[in-house]
Amino acid sequence: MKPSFEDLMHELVIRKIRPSHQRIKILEYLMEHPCHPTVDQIFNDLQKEIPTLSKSTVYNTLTSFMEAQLVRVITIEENETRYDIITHNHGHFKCDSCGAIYDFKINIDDFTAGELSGFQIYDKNVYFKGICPKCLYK
Amino acid sequence: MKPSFEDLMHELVIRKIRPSHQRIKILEYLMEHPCHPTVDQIFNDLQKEIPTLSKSTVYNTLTSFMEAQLVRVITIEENETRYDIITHNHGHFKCDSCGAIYDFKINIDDFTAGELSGFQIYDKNVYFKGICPKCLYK
DNA sequence: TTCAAAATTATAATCATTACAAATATAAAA
DNA sequence: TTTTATATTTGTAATGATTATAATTTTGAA
Ligand SMILES: [Mn+2]
Ligand SMILES: [Mn+2]
Ligand SMILES: [Zn+2]
Ligand SMILES: [Zn+2]
Repeated sequence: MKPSFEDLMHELVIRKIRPSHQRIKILEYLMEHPCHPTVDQIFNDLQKEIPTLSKSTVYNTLTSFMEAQLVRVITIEENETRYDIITHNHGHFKCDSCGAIYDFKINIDDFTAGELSGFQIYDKNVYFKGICPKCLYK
Repeated sequence: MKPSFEDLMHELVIRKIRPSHQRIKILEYLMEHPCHPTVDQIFNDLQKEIPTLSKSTVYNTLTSFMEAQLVRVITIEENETRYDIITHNHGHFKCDSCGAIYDFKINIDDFTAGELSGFQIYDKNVYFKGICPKCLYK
């Protein structure tokens, strides 16, 4: 469901990010589009609402959101960076045919390899590639 | 141990890749450097042996190796593509401090999420990020 | 209202990758 | 061996995503 303006404000304020108009709109966009959009998708869609929006602002905002751990970067494909508002651990499946990225639940914490006992781990990622059902049965 | 010239030739021939001088040298480099080198590392190091080598050839060769499933691409960081001659499934740990990428064993096949029952999966990737022991205790 | 700091914008710079055409090497045919 | 067609390599230009920079605008406190 659509997050309220106050929810968005609060989310930024508690992370010490000044809630400018652009930042609120970008956060709102990410929450309404948990489908892992690219910078271009965010920019093109929001430009309809904010005609003066600059792509620099989208980049700047996403960087500050990342530093505040408000979004995660997904780099499955080289030269196709995507952003995910869902920050808790989950896996991704990318369809090579339609390009869609699906979420799936996965217990990544069970995977703590013994070989990495001396390592400090603060980020775990899992992604699969293949063909999604929509593309398979079409 | 160093693969023989015949081993390298054979590896290419069985995959229907014509064993040119450059291709053999690039394959040899990948086998002797399983540390996930970048295009630049491969190019700079091999240029000492082959002064006429072109970066285009490195790109072309890596692409044909990928299509023949002789190497795997590793895209942990955006704008830092790395290549792995070890193609069987294993996990990667990238140290944010020194940049090194470590291999670790992981049973990725155990992770077949039920949500993905209708999906055709042909590639599974796991990578962690953090700080390696060398950097931690220094 | 004034003013300094922060954010946004437009533009240029950077850099990895890809595209392309010319030069070279390879291997089969004559 | 020489000829010839094809594949590969090379150098250079084009592309495209991201970053850097400086000017403009917005914000919020004094
Ligand atoms: Mn996701
Ligand atoms: Mn590896
Ligand atoms: Zn699909
Ligand atoms: Zn390290």
